[in-house]
Amino acid sequence: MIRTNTAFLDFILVNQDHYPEGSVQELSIKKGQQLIRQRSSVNAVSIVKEGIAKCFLYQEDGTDFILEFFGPGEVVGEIEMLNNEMSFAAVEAITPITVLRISRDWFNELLTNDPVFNHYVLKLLAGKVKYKATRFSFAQTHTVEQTLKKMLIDMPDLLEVISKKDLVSYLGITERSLNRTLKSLKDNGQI
Amino acid sequence: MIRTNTAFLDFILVNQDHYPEGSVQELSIKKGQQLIRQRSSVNAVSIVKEGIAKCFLYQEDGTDFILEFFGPGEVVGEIEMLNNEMSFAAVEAITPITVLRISRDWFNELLTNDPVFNHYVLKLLAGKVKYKATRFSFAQTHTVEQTLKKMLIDMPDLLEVISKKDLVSYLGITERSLNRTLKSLKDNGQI
DNA sequence: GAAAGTAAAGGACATTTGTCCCAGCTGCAG
DNA sequence: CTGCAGCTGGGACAAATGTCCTTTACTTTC
Repeated sequence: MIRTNTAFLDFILVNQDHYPEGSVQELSIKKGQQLIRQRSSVNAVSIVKEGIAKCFLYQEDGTDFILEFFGPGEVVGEIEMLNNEMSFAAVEAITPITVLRISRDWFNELLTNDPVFNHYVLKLLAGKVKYKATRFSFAQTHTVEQTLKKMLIDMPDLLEVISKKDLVSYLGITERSLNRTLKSLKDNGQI
Repeated sequence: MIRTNTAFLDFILVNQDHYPEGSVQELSIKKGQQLIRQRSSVNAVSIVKEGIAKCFLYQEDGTDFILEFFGPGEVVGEIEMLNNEMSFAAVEAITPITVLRISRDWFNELLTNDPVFNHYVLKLLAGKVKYKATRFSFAQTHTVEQTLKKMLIDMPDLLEVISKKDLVSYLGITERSLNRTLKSLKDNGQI
């Protein structure tokens, strides 16, 4: 559930030496800082090098809905760049993170002239589509208890890594429901 | 909610004359026939030319979950092609449809050597990501009544175009819930 | 046109999730 | 130590949705 793409990260790390000065910058971002704000213009693509960020939508009612947790190798901003649009989601560090920031121009340059880079971007987008499809399909047709149980099997240290508030936003439920479900799983010895 | 991509369809229609013999085939598919089966290998990318298809996942419990309705210009099979994987979803005609079927080899050829084609594919993938993100975020944080009301505003003839069964699968609810919600909207004069 | 069979709609109750609020804990100021 | 602010978990009830089954309407057949 925390997504990674180490193959792509390695590819960039290996190749960035040949990229022009300033085309790729390494940035450190503190926990809680936003890498991309919702409805802002995006002029760079960033790759998470270390740490975890959340990608989420503000809802009109004040709650957030988390689309994905991005770990090492995951890419943010590419969708806005491709569509030449304002960001439709926000991205915020939930641990201290470092990112590799590729300038708009160099991203487009690589996309056009480096077939390997281009293919990585295609695959990464396909991966995002598939991830969302399977995740939401499961969530939509299962109870919170079933979903949470599955998540805990996939990632036993979930509750140490992700705050309850973020978990609630990821599941699209209330804190009350999360607490209730957690208690019920504990009472049944499933956790 | 029925997605289309006429720019891409036009692009293919205009250019296909220059493509090699057999690289693009036009096929007619009857209502109810499957264009792609779930967990099957995919060896062509298809573009809907006319009609509507549904893209859905079978769930273990026997219910379907519809990810998208594809209208003219929408593309199926590209994700599997890019990842070189079995299909993770099924695609089935819900009206009679015609599609342009691009062979695996020619799709890869165009992707590599036609920058305009390549860019269309990138944008189309980005569009699928964004569509899923906003749709599921809304669905997850609103009631069925709110979601349905929004859909009916966006598409007043929804119920004539999409069967109740499909609507139920799209919303991830039961028929009983859909009927109840529809009745409640009618009783309140909202429909 | 009546009887029988089938599909769609809806009533009654169960389960899941949300809302509201209170009790108990923690930390800090005085 | 005392008392209060703020956070966390949970109780009680409300709303939303699912399950099961009955009723209604619509076909088909004779």
